Amino acid sequence: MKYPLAFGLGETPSLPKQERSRRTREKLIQAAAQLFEERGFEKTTSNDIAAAAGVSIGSFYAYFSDKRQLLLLLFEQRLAERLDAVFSNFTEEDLIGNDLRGCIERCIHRTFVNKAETPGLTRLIYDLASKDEAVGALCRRLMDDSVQNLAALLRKAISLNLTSLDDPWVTATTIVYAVEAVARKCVLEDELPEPAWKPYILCLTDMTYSFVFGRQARPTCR
Amino acid sequence: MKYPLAFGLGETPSLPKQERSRRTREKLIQAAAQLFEERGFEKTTSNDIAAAAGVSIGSFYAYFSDKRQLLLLLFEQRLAERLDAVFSNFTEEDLIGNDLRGCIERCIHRTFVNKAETPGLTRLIYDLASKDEAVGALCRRLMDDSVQNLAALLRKAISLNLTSLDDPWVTATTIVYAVEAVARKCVLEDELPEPAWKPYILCLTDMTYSFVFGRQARPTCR
Amino acid sequence: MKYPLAFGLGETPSLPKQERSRRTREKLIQAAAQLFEERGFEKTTSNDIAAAAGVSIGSFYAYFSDKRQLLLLLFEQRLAERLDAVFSNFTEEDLIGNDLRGCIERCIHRTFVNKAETPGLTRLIYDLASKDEAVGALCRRLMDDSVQNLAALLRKAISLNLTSLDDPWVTATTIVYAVEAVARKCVLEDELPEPAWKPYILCLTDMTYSFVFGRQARPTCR
Amino acid sequence: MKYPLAFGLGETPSLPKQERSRRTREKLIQAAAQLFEERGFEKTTSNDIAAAAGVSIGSFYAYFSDKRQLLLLLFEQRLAERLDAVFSNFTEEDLIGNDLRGCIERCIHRTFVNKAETPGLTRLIYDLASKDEAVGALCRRLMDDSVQNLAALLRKAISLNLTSLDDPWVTATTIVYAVEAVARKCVLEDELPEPAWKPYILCLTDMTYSFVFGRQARPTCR
DNA sequence: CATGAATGAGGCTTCATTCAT
DNA sequence: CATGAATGAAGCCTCATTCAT
Repeated sequence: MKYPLAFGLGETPSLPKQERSRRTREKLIQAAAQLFEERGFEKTTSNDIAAAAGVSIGSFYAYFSDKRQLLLLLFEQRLAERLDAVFSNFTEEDLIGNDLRGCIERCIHRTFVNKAETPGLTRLIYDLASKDEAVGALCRRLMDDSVQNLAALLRKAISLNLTSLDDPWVTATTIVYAVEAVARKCVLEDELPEPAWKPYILCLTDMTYSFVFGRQARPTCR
Repeated sequence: MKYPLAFGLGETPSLPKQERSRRTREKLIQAAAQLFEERGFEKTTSNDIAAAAGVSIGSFYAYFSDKRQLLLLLFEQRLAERLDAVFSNFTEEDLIGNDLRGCIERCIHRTFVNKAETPGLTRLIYDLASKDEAVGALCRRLMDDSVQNLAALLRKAISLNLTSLDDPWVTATTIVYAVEAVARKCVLEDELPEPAWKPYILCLTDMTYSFVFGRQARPTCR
Repeated sequence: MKYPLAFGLGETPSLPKQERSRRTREKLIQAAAQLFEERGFEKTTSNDIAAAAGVSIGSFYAYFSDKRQLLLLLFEQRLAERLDAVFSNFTEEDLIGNDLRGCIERCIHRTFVNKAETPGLTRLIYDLASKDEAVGALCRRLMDDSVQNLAALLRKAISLNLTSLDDPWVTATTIVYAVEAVARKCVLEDELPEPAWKPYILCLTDMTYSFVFGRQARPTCR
Repeated sequence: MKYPLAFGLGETPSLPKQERSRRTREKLIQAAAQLFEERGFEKTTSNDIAAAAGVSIGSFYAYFSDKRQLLLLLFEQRLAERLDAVFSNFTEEDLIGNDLRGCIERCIHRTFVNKAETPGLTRLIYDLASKDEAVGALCRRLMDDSVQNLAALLRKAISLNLTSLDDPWVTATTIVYAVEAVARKCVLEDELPEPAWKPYILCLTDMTYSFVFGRQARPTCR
């Protein structure tokens, strides 16, 4: 890029100097993610991370102010992937569609999958939430987003006369936390394989569906 | 109190050895409980505990093999108080009584109160569950007991034809974890005062009741 | 020696437990003093001090919060010995005695001796005065005491009509700093042996004497 | 400026190599001077210097073997400016002129001004003099030059029968160190503004004048 | 020449644990 | 039993210096 004719012909459009640096940083982040997952935060030392990344401890401190900052970075990176949590891909059209129950089920299933994809890091987040204020804030934001999302849907459902809940926020909170808790237990704690999630997902789906939509739908006996 | 006749008369010449020793031990346990609650496990040093208990660090190691063992001991002590968790005081008579809903509500309320009584220690348990195998086992046992308890009740309800659940274990798990999660959020995370628990408790009660017993109420429609 | 007869009658009123501890502390202080003198502050590590004292690094931090605090302690200890600096043993009687010049000379000589007794530590103090605020304050206090002392004497001399200075404080400052500077050069910088101090001490004496008392003595033209 | 004909015409095609290099070097020296003054030697890192100079750390080591060498270089540069210290601009004509006292006063004043011009660097020199052999040597050389200078003047004064000192070297040493010490105190330590120097300068002038030339002046009783 | 990423020795400090009294 | 001084492994972090580009 700097010497397009004399040197740059062909490949390597990437920055020459910064490239090595970027890779070192990346190696550190990867190593940290793995070690944090394997051993937890406290039991991973900055020296461990540097060693696992195959770089010197000096490089570690060139890129991150300390272990905790790297951890936060990691969270922020993964946050985006997880922000579509629980009921985020549940649209208003789904509410009036004819596969409401299926939609709910898929949303719940998605929550299980989310956890299964990065089990170590997810565990880590929960562990640290109570210790580190910043991590706690991230977690709460994540959950709040989910609750807010679902509450908005419930409000819509109310206005569409699909249900007669009186407190959509409390209901949303209850559902989101229930789904989260069961997903955590199945995936992170018991480490059940995906097929074994089924009954739990169905149970949560039933409970949610009957609780939210059972009220209105039933007078006519369907 | 333990030796009312043999020792309790007079002025306890120089404190029976075993009595003094028991007290030292107790002081250490109390101090540890408080410090663990306040600062968490990792940030409490064994020297801190001894100092807070007003005894020497040497005594600490005379009574406990290490910090972790003391922690486990603490848990076991508190475990008993908490073993009546969630639905443990829900009897079979309640099932056929005419205040089923009120009984459920009281059980859920009890879970909230349980957490509010020792918030620090409860937080601690959750924090350590994923780090320390033994703590994790204790936690799981606690939850399992609750689930088992409720599952037994559900089975009973099925046999009494009060509900038509097909998987009492999964249902019990879902309910217990849902109640736990919401209680944790309200009490430990948001630190809501008791009156503010109400809507959440009602929501959980409704959800549980409608999910479990709502099926039976509808005989005429099916 | 520790338990001479039964237990404490006779000698050794000193604390038994604290004794070992006091010795460790003392060993550390001694070792630090020597190392600081030999290598200076920055080039002495806390590990060096512990090693030189023959104790573990842990003990170092049991007694001192860090290297700097130990240094300050050292200064405060030595401060007392040095507070009788420059003109402190110059009494008002000396002013009207018939060996005024001899008294001045002895005071100046004392300043040289003072520095020769703990050359390393004295050097250290000067080195650190500009780096460390607390050390600087100590140094300034030391000098100020000397100046104040001499200024008081000069004021007395004025009131006795022995001299006609108009600014005793400035004069005192000048004399004290002049004596200090020359003493420092001879003793600490050039490391002259005591006999070689003589001409410098005489020169300072002459200068001081003629400057302060030369004015009044001269009306008669000698 | 150095190659006005050979290079100065035209637009400096791409900056003559040696010129660019000279500038890089100069930037480093300037940055170092400033940082050393501000923070002291130990607290200034080589990376800080390079950063402040706006060049890479690699360049730093291309021009200087290490931090210490750069410091020495700095001293040597500033040495020249300061070599006219204390009595260097005191000529033999002044000795026989009719403003001898005024000349002395101006010389002393010059010493104060010298320090006030580069307070940070001057402090630095004193700080390092005892740590670094080379810096110490530079300092001593500086002082020796002043002493030698003054001693030569005093010898001249003796030969002109203006005074009757018996040891011009010791006298010169005493005067030079006295002036230095008071100047240091006023300017570097107390950071007095220039007007406040006056009484000290007058006191030093008086003391010097009366000590050196008071002897000769007295036959006539003034 | 300039760059700046990488290095790693070495300093600082904590704290679980031991052991002589 | 109680004491608390002593221990030292182990973590954290800095910064002078090198070297490949």
